[in-house]
Amino acid sequence: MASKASGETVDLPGFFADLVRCETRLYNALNDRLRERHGIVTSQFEFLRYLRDHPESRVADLAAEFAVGIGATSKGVDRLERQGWVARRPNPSDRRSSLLELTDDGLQLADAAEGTFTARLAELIAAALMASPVTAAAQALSELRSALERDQIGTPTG
Amino acid sequence: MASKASGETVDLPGFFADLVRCETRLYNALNDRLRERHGIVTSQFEFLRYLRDHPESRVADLAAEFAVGIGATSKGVDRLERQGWVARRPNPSDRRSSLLELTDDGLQLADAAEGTFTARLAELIAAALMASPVTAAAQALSELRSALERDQIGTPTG
DNA sequence: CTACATTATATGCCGTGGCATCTAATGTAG
DNA sequence: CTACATTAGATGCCACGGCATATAATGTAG
Repeated sequence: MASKASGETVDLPGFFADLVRCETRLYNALNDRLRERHGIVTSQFEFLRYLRDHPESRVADLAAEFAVGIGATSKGVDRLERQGWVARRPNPSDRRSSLLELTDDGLQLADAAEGTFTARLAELIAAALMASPVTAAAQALSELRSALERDQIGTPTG
Repeated sequence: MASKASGETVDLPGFFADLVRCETRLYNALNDRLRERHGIVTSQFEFLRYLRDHPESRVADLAAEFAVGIGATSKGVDRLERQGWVARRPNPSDRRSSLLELTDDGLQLADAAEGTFTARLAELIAAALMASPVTAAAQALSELRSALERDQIGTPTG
C-alpha cells in the first residue's frame, strides 16, 4: 500500500501523495474516455455540468467553484462558446458581466457526457475497491473540501 | 457538506468532485508557501524528495511515479538541473539514459522544503478537520492508489 | 454631476504538460 | 557481423493555466 496509513496516526505527506496521484490518474483516465466519446476533457465536462445545474452563472461563479483563476475561466468559456455549447447573454443587471447558458447542443452534450463520466468513474473506482472504504474517504474529503472552501484556502489570485 | 456522502451508498461524481477540489486547493496553497520560502513549487519538491529517497533513478522512474509524460519529466529535470539541484550522471549500464542525483544544494533544499511542506500540510488539514475522518480517507485513498497503479490506469502516453 | 475607487472580465506574456517526433543506444535474428 | 525492431529520453508544437494588466461598467463621495 502506498502510504501505509493505518491505526491511529496519519502520515500526512503520504496521504497527500495518495491524494494527488489518485487525482492525476483518475483525471487522465476520464480525459481519455471523454475525449474519445465526446471530444471534450473532464474540465470541460465539469464546466458544462455546472452550467446546466446552475443557470445564470457568471464567469466568476465558475472560477470560484473550481478554484481556478478568472482569466483561465474566461478563456475556457471562450473555447466552449466557440464550439457552440455555451452562450454569453448580456446580464441585464450588470453590463460588465454576462450570464452563461448552455445551448441546446451544450445541454445534450452535458447529458451524454455525464453518462459516460459516471459509468467510467464507477468502473475505475469500483473495479479497484469495494465500496466501504470509499465511503469513508468520500465522507472525509467532503468535509475537508468544505473547510478549505470556507477558509478560502488555495483560491488563486488572478 | 459538498458531496453529502453518508450512510451506505456513495455519490461517486460527488466524491470525484471533492477529490479534485481538495487536490487543487491543497496544491495551490502548498505552492504558495513553498514558492515564498524556497523558490520552488510542489511538483519540484516532490521530484527532489523522490530523488533524495530513490538514488540512481532515471527520468522514466520519475515519470512512472508521478503519472506524467516522459517529455514533461525530462523538461522538469532540465529545470532542476539548470538551478544546480540535480545532476545527470552517465549510466554505465545503458548510455541512452542518465542516472539522476541530487547535488549538495539539491539535498539541502529537499530537506528544508520538506520541513515547510510537512508543517504547512498539517496546518491545512489539521486546521480543517480532526484526525479521525482523515485516517479513513488516507486508508481508502492509499488502497485506491495502489489499485490504479497496479492496473496502469491513467498513465499518460508520451 | 464629476472624480476616484472598485468590480467583472477580457487579454497578453510566460511557464508547463501532453503528445508526436527525432536521435542514439540497445536487443535480436540471421 | 549486418539489419531491423525496440527502448530511453530529448525536442518541438500546441493547448492551457497563472498572473499582471487593460477595459469597461458600477459604486461612492463630494
